[in-house]
Amino acid sequence: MSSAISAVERFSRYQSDDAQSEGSAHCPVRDVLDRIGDKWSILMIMTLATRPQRFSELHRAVRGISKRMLTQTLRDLERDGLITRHVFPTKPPSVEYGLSALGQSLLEPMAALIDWADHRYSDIHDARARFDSAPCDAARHETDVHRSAMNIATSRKAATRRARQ
Amino acid sequence: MSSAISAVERFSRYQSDDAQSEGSAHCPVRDVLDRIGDKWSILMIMTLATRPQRFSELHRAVRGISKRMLTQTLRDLERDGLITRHVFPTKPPSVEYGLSALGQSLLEPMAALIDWADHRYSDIHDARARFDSAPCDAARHETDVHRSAMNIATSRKAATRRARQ
DNA sequence: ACTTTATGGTCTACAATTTAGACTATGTCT
DNA sequence: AGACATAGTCTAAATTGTAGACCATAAAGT
Repeated sequence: MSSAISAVERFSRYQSDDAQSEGSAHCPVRDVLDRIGDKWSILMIMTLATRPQRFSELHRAVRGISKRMLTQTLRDLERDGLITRHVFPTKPPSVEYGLSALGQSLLEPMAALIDWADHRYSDIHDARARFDSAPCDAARHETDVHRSAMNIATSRKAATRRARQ
Repeated sequence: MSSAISAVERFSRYQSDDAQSEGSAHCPVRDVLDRIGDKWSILMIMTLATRPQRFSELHRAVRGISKRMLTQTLRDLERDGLITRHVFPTKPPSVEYGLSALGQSLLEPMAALIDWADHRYSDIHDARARFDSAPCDAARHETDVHRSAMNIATSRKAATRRARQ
């Protein structure tokens, strides 16, 4: 736990540095997080972790991704040195993607996250159900200011769409 | 390292289960990852890790987020039981957000990721520079099929915009 | 011989998400 | 009175992402 605290402190130091300089001096942590926190990157890395795969294989494996995003995600990960790209001069040329050493090294911390997701999933699931079936804004609105429908609605839209597929 | 391997295996099992059932039976891991992997959630949790904060404080702390996204992210995290929301009936009512126990528990695995980002940042940075100044598609194109500008361009657009702020 | 299939992408049109910023209501400070 | 702060919400505009047609080539199926 002490390590968690120190990481938080380190992060918060970066954050405030960032806030002061206003410029492009940015938190390496945020920089990296922005990259791997973009919906497809983690999925991609985890998928490539089992074995190197080709473009079309990946397209089939990571369901829901468009070719465009697949291309872009792969390109970005390659740029950051997390994955490698190998072109085989077969007749319809085939391209194999795989994790680089750097990419491999990301697996360890990623595993911690996966474990957490796996262990705590039921808690999250329960919390979600509780929230959704709540007597609603009872607690939310002591002060009844202008109430309205709000089309944010806990982005259940997105959740639904995700489930629909 | 063995733990990393087992996590990868667990993930890949979920993935293939998912591929078969076609339906909405989804990988808890992906479900959770989709939530915390959405650009603002991790930032939010890390920011709240230092201390509970109010809406406007968060808006100032997490630079670049719009109020709309702030509201939505907070709502989603609350729904998932990761953060708590407390309304104080002061006259312009103030609302304080903080990490729940579940949210706290996420700090540990998150710290592993932060550490990784911190240690490997220079590697990534170097890889990026190398890639950007590369003799380009030398290795990329043995087979010179239809070449074109491609407006994906490693999404340097986004990178630039991010830096510009 | 002709059609289908597969390869790795790219491109376009459209759909979804996200941002910027105006606006709300009420109370304190100047 | 006017400015500022509180927590959001709403709208319009910009950005991002998806679906799917398309490219050239070759092998396999019929």
